[in-house]
Amino acid sequence: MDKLICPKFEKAMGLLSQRWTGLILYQLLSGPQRFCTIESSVGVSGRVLSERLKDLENEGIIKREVFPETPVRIEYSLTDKGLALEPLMKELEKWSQNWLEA
Amino acid sequence: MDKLICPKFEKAMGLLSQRWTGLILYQLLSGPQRFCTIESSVGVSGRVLSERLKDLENEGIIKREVFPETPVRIEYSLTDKGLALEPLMKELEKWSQNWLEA
DNA sequence: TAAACTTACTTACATAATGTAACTAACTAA
DNA sequence: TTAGTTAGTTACATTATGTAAGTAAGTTTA
Repeated sequence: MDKLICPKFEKAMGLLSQRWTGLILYQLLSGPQRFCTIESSVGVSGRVLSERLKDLENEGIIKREVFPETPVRIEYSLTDKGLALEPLMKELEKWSQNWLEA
Repeated sequence: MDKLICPKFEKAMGLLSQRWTGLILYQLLSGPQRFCTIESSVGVSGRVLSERLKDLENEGIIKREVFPETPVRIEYSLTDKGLALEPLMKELEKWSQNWLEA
């Protein structure tokens, strides 16, 4: 009777169910951003943000680029795989506007 | 510089970011179901399932109905608010099919 | 020259969330 | 009377997260 749910779907939901991951990806939809920007706009601690960014990079959903300026600039951005989440995010925007109160 | 994200969107993402919540709702898209069915198909423990169902009921996303049969049957089903998540779930299905490996 | 500043982290520790397994309530069947 | 059912709850161990301080590499300031 177990496991009727598609493993790929389960994995996808598992990714988004990690606390902060969804908001981090949503934030990156508006363009490449650096660590401290994500940290303050999303409201996630550096400790967890660091963990999430590594996971997302390992999943191929975001990429990390180093610009050796002064001080060093490191930008995180969505890969094609990450950008492909946009329609889903738009649906969540719609749902939240239609069904949630402020 | 903080908090550029819409509070409604944040709340919606907060709901789906609770572990198991997304899968529970996805499972209920296929129709009303009882506690033990959700428990085994989703793979969540009774302890957490109980907690999630209460939260979702409080949010008006699911409803709980008691049928005084023998033994008692209790069914959980989506409200209109819950059903409205279907397009989002379809997008996640698509994404997972297109971008994830088994 | 040394103290202070910047970003991008990491570490240590406390608290909160989840997993596991046993237990309860209400009722029926054997 | 004993056992079985569903729908939970409880106690306790483990894991995840929050908080705050610390680190590394480099630059600017005093």
